[in-house]
Amino acid sequence: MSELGWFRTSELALLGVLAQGGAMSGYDVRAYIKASVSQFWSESFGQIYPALDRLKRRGLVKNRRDPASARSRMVYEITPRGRKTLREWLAKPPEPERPRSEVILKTFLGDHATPGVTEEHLRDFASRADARATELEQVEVEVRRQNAGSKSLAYWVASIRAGILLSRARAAWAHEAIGLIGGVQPERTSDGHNDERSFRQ
Amino acid sequence: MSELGWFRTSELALLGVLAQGGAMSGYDVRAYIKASVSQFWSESFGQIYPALDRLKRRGLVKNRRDPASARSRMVYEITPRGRKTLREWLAKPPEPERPRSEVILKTFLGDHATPGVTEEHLRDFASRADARATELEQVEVEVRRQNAGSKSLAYWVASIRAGILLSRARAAWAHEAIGLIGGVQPERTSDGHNDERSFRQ
DNA sequence: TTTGGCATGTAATCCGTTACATGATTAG
DNA sequence: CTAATCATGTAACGGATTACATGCCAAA
Repeated sequence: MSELGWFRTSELALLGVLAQGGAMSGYDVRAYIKASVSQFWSESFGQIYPALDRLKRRGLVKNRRDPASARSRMVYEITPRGRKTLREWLAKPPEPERPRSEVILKTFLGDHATPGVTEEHLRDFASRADARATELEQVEVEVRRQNAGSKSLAYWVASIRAGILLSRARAAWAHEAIGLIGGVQPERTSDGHNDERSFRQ
Repeated sequence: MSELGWFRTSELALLGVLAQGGAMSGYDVRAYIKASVSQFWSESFGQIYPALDRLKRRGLVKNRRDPASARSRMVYEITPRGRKTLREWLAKPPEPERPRSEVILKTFLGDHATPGVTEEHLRDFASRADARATELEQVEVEVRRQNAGSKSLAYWVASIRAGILLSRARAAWAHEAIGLIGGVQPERTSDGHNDERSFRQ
């Protein structure tokens, strides 16, 4: 019945963007993603154009030349079948994420670094995270104001709040980490060797 | 001078693991990563064995058969040159991360989902995040206890704290999001169409 | 007129996981 | 004896970014 298995996550995400944003060109899709969901999702042209093509061949989107534009634009629109598939995908529990974090790994390995560099990374990380959170708080206000009454507003705000809370948590962690390692003056033996293997979770 | 550019992140991460854990086989490396840094880093055998080989050919690690084992194990150890390269890498500012989050994307698109499913995903997400945080808090206690006095302890604790604070933030966000969208009863027009394009960040 | 942005697409490359193939050792 | 685990490696595949190639339209 459900042919969800035939589609990659990128394709389903594009389907969602088209459902949300209406008829769009591949170029538009890119801009839309950058402007709205870039905090937690990204797609490049190398994904978008082939994906739109596959979605079209399976009947989940249809395309037509854009008559409103002087340029030669091909706009894509989601079909009823596309909406059904999107609904099926949205009903599936999201895959658990296992992102890599270079900054946490470097903190974990801080004992092997030149003294001070880890704190420096953490300060940068904290200030960027703080700035991001503040920026997103303004976005939240704007989105609330410009979309008052929209039935999607609560979902949009919820997704923005994710960025805010996670950014604040990153900043809070970085500050805490600076405090934790601040008392330690990393020392190395002559060749910097370290034989400890006792850390286990 | 610095030949950092020749190495992939995976290879440098393995170098860090070898610096931290001492002489290890590829199999050990895998187990070590799973046991210690799996919250924020992962490597598969398909990466590990070729990576160890490349590191060896560049002189950053050396290997020997393990005489202490009845099995035919090849153990790898970081060299002074390896430590130097590791130090250089640790001094470089971590690459900014841009992880994808399926759960946030599905929340953003919640208006196009069957009523109730998004809340359900968020409840699952929150309970898993809460469980994870609680588990990591116990890990923190254990690690503190078993490694009291170790000069690496503060760095290890800092990395565990990242998992705790981020998990707590994920749970807090999910609860907040449930509240935000709880008041909304998603309604669709006859074909579920939605023409709004006004969301911009 | 020339630069920048619109617009589409492909090729190369990188990075990573999964599956497979193989075999030895050890615990039950 | 036999199942689980230790141990090493490769091949296939998937997914994503970057760079490249091309060209048109609009504004300065």
